[in-house]
Amino acid sequence: MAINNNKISIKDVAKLAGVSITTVSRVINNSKHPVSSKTRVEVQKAIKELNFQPNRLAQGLINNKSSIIGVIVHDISDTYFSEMVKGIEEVTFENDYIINIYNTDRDIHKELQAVNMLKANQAEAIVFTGGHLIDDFYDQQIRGYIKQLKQQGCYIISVNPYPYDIRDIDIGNKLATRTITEYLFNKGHENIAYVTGPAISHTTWERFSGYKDALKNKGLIFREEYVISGDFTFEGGRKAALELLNRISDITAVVTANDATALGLMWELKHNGVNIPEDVSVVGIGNIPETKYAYPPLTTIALPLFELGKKIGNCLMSKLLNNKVILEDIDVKIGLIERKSVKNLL
Amino acid sequence: MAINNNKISIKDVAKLAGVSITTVSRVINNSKHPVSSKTRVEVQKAIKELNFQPNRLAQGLINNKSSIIGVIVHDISDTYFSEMVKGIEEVTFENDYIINIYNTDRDIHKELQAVNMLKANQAEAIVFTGGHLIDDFYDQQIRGYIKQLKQQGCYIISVNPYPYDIRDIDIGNKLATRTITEYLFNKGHENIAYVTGPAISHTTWERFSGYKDALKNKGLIFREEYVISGDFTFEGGRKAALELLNRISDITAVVTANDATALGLMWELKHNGVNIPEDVSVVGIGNIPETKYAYPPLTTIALPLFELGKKIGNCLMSKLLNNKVILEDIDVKIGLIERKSVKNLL
DNA sequence: TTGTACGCGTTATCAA
DNA sequence: TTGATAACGCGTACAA
Repeated sequence: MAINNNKISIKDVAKLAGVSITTVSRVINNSKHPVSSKTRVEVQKAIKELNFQPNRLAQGLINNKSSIIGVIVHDISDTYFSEMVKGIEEVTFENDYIINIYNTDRDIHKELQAVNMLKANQAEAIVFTGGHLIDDFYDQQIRGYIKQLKQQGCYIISVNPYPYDIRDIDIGNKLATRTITEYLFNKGHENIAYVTGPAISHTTWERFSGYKDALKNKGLIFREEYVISGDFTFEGGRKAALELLNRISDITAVVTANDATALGLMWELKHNGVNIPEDVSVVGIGNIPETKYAYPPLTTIALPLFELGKKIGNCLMSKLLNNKVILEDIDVKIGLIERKSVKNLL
Repeated sequence: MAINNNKISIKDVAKLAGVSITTVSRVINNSKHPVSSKTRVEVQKAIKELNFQPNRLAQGLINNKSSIIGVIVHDISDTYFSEMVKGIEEVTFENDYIINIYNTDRDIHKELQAVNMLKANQAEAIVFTGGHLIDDFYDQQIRGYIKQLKQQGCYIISVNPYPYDIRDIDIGNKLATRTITEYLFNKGHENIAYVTGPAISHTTWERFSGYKDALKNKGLIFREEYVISGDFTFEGGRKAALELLNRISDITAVVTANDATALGLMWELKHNGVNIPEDVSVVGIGNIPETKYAYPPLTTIALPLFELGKKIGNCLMSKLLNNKVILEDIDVKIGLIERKSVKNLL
């Protein structure tokens, strides 16, 4: 019979088993402190009968562990993020951690408030899956938070560039765009347009610079008029396509900042009568599942999102469980996925 | 100066402000208990200086509120779920609640364990976004959990059929498939195949029965050989397409259990030289974003996922914040989205 | 208007 | 081998 009429606590178990709460605590936690097998059995019986589970809030309070891992994503509907989240969840789940998701839409205030909540909730770790946001106010605020968070013992990991003193995983943004641009060179393309991401995202600029680097290395001049702005979304890709229509005569290929953009671009282009890759070649970054089944299937750079998520999870657990920081383990291998959206000009 | 060298507690604030922790607590919680404006200012100054935030674990322990809302999804990479999650998060975030996600892949053990963790973590509410799983063991276990959870004061909401004594939102599965099937009748189709979802999901059978009902009402006989099994995924749709190829001569249209299936089906069909809708018509359920840009754009039933998510969020907040159960508010309006994947036979 | 003391459910320290 | 008791950080009845 429960003392409290709704929640079963350690007291109820102790009472039922006829022992002290200390003893109950010992069997719960498999303590090294000896407990006679007879009492142990007695306690276990009581636990089973009452369906008792220790209140993790209380455990967290005394152990200074919340079991909360904050995961900040820019857009959970973008497979880029959901695949990563899936990977993280898969491993943290095994270790009884709580994944606390925040969907920020790259809004600096929401992102900031999310971090603030995570701080109040004593998050043991935070993962910034979407990279840094470029904004002075954000920058200043986030620095303060990170300092306080670290002081609290919170472990912070970021994917994509995050220019603070935290564990930052280089997902190879720059390399990705450079690689795919060079691939286009090898297929004989030289007049290559680029569709960017949103200006507020640091990732946007990293990827953009990879494209420019490739141009430079090849001795080609960078043309401002070949740059069209996007926002990492399918809709953004469509809009970019409309702008591209005017310049289609000069351009033979277009590199997009991410797959969603490429998909939207191709869709709108097609609906305007331009054929891919016959009239213009298109490539993306990410290799999200949809790219495989696009029309035509998209040539892109594979970013192993799900695996990355798992690696982040492992990295988190290693730190949180054993206080060991894994550094070498996270090495993101990007790869070129050659499909049907590029025409060979040679 | 902090007493504890890493975490700032209410004690630190009290000390700095030269008052008792009670007073600090009062200003934090905007208590009705009077506090002189002078001390209030003093305390606020100290709070600001120390960047103090109350530890929500401790608050939760004493208030018996964890601020945790568990959200169980079958596949976070399926837009069907991520859109809903986005909606839920948007409203719960405003009220300082924590969204705790579990991705179960419809695995009964994972689903069960997720519920178990949520129980230990004193979740204030749980949302089953993916509907009931059909399995005797699962069924028996989940009933026990639900009972205990309710005893703990946990509020439970389910989307799609959930045959337990909890708040269940009828998303109109049966109506959806019936409606779309009748739409096909109106376009002159009578030999209509059906691609199911995974057998373990209750949703699968609800949707299936809508198709059968439509047939019955129309006076058409149900043919077992027109049924192909799928699993709610793109890949499952592709496999179904392969099976469909043999029977394509008799069939003029196919209803699929969800959009992902329809998309996969169309893709594979196309790659096997069958044109949609010229050779066969295809329809889906869900109206996930991708359907709009498929080739051809998919005719489907709109399930307002994001809005549903927000409604669930509001429902949750109403109950958790004011202990009011909103019943009428959640009324999911499905709608036929007519696009290009159906041929008019009349 | 302010502060003391207790309790939330748990674990750790110490004594028995 | 077992059990009081303090402590984690906070809110609140009660006292002052």
